[in-house]
Amino acid sequence: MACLAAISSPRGHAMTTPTAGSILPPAYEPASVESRIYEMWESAGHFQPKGAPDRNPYCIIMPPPNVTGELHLGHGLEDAITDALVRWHRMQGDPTLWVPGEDHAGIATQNVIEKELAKEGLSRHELGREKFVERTWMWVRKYRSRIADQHRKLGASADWSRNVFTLDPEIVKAVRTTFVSLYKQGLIYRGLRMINWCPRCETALSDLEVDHIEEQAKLYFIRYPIIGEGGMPLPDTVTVATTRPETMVGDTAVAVNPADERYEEKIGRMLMLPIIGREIPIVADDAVKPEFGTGAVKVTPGHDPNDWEIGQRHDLPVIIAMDLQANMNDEAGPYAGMPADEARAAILSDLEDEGFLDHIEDYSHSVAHCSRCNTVIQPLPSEQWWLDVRKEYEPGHSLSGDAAAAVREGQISIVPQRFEKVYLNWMDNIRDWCISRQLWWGHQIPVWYCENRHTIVQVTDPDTCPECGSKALRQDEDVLDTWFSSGLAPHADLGWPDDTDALRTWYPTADMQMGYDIMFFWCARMVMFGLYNMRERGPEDAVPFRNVLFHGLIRDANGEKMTKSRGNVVDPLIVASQYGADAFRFAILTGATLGADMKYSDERIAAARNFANKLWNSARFVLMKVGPRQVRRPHPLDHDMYALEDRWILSRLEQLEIDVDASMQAYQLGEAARSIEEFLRNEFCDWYIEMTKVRLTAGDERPLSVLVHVLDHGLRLLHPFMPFVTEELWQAVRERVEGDMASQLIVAWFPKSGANWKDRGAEAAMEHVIEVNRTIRNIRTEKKLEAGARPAVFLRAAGYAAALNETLPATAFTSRVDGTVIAPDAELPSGEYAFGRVADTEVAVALPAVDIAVERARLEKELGEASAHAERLATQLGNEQFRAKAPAHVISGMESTLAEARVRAEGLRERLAAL
RNA sequence: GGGCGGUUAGCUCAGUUGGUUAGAGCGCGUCGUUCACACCGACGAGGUCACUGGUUCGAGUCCAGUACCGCCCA
Repeated sequence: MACLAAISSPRGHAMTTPTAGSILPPAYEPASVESRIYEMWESAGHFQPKGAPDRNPYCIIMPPPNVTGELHLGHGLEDAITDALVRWHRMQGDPTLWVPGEDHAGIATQNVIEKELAKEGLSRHELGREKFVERTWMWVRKYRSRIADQHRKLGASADWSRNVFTLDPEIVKAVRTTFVSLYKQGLIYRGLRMINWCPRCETALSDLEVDHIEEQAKLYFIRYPIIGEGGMPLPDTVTVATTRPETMVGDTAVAVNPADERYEEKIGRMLMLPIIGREIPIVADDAVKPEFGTGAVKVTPGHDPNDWEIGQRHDLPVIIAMDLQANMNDEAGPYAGMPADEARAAILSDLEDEGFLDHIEDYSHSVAHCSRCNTVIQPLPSEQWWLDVRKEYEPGHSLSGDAAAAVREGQISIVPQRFEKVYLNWMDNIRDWCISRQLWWGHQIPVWYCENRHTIVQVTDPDTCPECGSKALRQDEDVLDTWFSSGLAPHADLGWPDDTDALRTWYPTADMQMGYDIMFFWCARMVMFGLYNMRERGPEDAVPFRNVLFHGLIRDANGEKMTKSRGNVVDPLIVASQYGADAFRFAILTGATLGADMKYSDERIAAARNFANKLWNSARFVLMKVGPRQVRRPHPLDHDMYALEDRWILSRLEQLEIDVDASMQAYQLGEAARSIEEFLRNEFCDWYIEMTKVRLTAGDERPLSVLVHVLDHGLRLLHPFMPFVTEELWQAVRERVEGDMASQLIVAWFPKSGANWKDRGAEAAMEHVIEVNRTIRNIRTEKKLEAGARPAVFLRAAGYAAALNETLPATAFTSRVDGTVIAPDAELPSGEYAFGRVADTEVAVALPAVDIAVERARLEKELGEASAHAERLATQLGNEQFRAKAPAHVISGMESTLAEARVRAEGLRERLAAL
């Protein structure tokens, strides 16, 4: 440590960071590093695209978090995934752009502001639309920067100079241009249809914004009297079954299945609607299931989607008996003004009193709820704006057809692939999309009406009606579904409808990434809109992105979904401040595979923090040993000058680089991160560093260049996953390497194997050495040798004698023994020994005294294992079909393993005989 | 009703063209007078890879079926 303090920068550079290169604290302290490092990257402009012009541009659009609030774990996961990809590409020299953004989130934001207002005893209606919107903007201005800061804390290397808000003027222009174009082509229309109405949010919702929840309910059986010839009710009745008796005030028919013999003769007769006294017909309709209830159902076209359809087919009147807050209205007669559930109780009681209630059964069925506020959805007929996604706007081209084809034909790849089916199944069965919302916050629909009932649909606000010149114009009050604007992100964020440089450079974007739960909301819409708006580019290049990754959801430790109401939400920023952003990112990326849900646990984050600290300390060791020197990287031409363990670790490093590259190419981020950790921990720290200690003490300087080189590459490889700690350490490491080094790790090149160090011999020999050491340590423990004891060890070696000799000092040091390598037939000095065997090496550890029985039992157990293993291999190898069909490397591998297993078994047998 | 996923060590999870004795972290047990690290190290225990059948020289991996759990769509 003292020597470290004396280090000055050999090239006279000013240190970029104060701690690196001087004394590293004994533990990694993320809090003292992260903001400084982030600031360093950002002020150097490294988040803005650069890179070689001959490389493919890499662009990814951030799923814009709702401007309503805070980042949650899902955003944290997204940042971890995207940032890893972005940094990996940037380090490879690709021109790289990550476009961040925030979503105006219509309903969610409006709800938040309304709650704020409610605290002041105000409603939005009292405030008025203009003031309400202005107030929302104030709030948005505050929270947008907050969200960006949260991303920064997680290390997201997004280009903040291009931050996009979905209500920015450029996006408004894109939204309006899209709307007008779709309208002119007849894909957007206004129509009276059955919609999902949320009485709390007071707006229409698309089918996607509705959750169907299975509920225990009742099925009410109600008798409707048949009306006789003279118009008087008869004692004869038809019994209908319903889950919503309160809607009977809006009944305009009773329907039965035409094939249902029970009702054959009653079709066409009239019924008396109880309590209300209205006469309604019995109609026959195939949609009625004879097995439901009594086979006869009441038809309420104003309050049920199926009944609406039946009503259309039979030309039934539509009675709407509820207002927009789900209270009964004047159509409900005596029940007017009551909330639905109150009306239900009152109606049931009246039916009972008057003898119309037949009986009640338990019944479970699924009930539609608003996915945002969980209020029960009211189906209502309503005039709304619709997008016809199936209609052909050009021969052979529809929004949904093209969006399905892009995936089917491979212009867009879905990762993991299994989600393709989900996407296609939805796209192939898609229905018209209700795009209007009765909200104040959002993209107001670019449609105006003049006093002479002309409709004007255009991008810019009109002054006068082009048809009649009227200046009395009124804009449609509704706003568009929030997903209408976010669905344009990949091209709109890059400047569309203008022909911008950004659009030309970055579109189609390379990758897209989101939770699978918003596949339909967002991914599907981006594909439809991208292909439509960018269609002049042709099918290959109109796609919004080439690949789309779906990640899973993060649940709590019990597998429950995290929700505010459950109170089990984990704040990623708190996690990051407790364990470090790197630990959070690493844990969350290695915790599961892409597309799979993940259970959150603090233990995992702590484990990742421990790894960061391990890395920190390995670097601390290397820097301490290197001191103020600058070392030259190991050169492949000098391969033979290096020691066995040097050649081994360099060979292993190269294999790691090959593996990481393959994993990253396949979007196996977790696998890549895990393999780096495994290498650094189990090979670099546990064996290589330990083995260098003796050599360094003895004055052998060869390990220094290897240590620095492997650490340098390890930091580079790990940087996309743990950007902060790797950058902090690298700032110190870069000063110790001769030659050109980037100023910051974030823009240093990513290691790619040149296959210069591949050394199978060294790998095999080191594996053997490691096994010999394990055997020695095992014996130490089993024989309960004292920790401080340094027993004599004799290695009777054949094939690996040279390797064992070369590493003998390291073995002596790391396994704390006095070791000697001897010939296979050499005699041991007299004394007691415990024996072990690794392939053709016999390990003899000198003991104070040996219990022969215990030793025999141990050797017999080992012999049993070895001969069973050998037998398995021999059987396999003796199989002619195996020899004929298995690949050569598998056979030769097994043959050498068999030989080793046999030698081992033979040695153990000799040992036993000697006892 | 249609579809998808999961089931591997006590817990959480890896294991992608089928190939030599199935891995990690956490937890557990024993030990730790060693100069990077106790946010540590060494050693160890712990698995009929849900079940049944099939394909194959060879199956955690492919196919069919069963059970249980979860999700999506209707």
